[in-house]
Amino acid sequence: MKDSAINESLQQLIRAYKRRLRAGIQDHQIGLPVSHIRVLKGVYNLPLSTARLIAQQMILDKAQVTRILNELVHTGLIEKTDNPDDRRSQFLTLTANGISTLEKVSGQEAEVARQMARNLSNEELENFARIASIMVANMTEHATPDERN
Amino acid sequence: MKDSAINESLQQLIRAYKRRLRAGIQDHQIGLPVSHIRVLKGVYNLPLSTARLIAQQMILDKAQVTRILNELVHTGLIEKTDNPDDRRSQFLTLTANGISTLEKVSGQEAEVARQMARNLSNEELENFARIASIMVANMTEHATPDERN
DNA sequence: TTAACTGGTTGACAGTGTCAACCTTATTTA
DNA sequence: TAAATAAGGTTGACACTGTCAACCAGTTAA
Repeated sequence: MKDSAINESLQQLIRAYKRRLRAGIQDHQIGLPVSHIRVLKGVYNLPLSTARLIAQQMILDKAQVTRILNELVHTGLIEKTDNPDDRRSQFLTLTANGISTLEKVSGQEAEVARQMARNLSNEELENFARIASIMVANMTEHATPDERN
Repeated sequence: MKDSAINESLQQLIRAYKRRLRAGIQDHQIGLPVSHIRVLKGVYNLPLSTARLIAQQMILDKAQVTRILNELVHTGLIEKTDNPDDRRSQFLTLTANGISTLEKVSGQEAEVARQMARNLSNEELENFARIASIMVANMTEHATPDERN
């Protein structure tokens, strides 16, 4: 397979996907940018998460995470509680509001997934996800361990 | 396959890929942002291209294309020549400099592709590209035809 | 010849990614 | 234990990307 072809496919896919995702978010009146949603999911998935864990897990810049978290607190979707073991950091938890927002988000992402999956068998989708994760691993492998996260 | 899983895979892949691409561009001293490179490729691929065609082909906002093209002209990578049939638009062509830049870019993208393709068979890569293009089609299908391009 | 349309330009703004400097608290080590 | 170092988080700054709306000049249709 020609090297450039995979780049092309991927770039097209990226653009189409991002476009679709944003449109869906708008349709569903979820008033949050994608990155905020990602962080919200991070908080949900990591029990007793701290900003550092989120940043590390999602490979996001810690500066970005700080800002997003603060906005999420401000919007009332998450809460910070003291971490007794380390006064520099705080634990993050979803508020009821945050949970219900996340439910809306899941619904919308599922829609995107369904649309994206049309004409594709389950096997193909699994294959796709598997290959994608190998690619991610390939690209992450030699990345310099990012101190900023 | 769970709907959310495909979203997750994709989002991870997107971030890893973009990261890798940018790093490569820096390593190779190609002093251009990704979008400029994409447009440069567009000019190369579309003979007698105009800004409109580029925007349409790559599904880019025409405002964005205008700006990128002007910078590329300014940097001496492309040239505009009059379109005798329509004085509003101009034909775009690569300069020698533009061509050599594009060659560097191809080299770098090929590197990314090779790294990304490690541990994957040719068949898997083709499968991936095929599935990706189906997904793109699925998502593009019902997009409102964007008048801005 | 108006009226409507089209190619391109410009201004404005939200969102994303990244770096560096910094403050405070924790940990190491001399 | 006091000083040095490291870690979690915050802030400021800036480049890049995507999108919308208003606009100008040239083209096409009524």
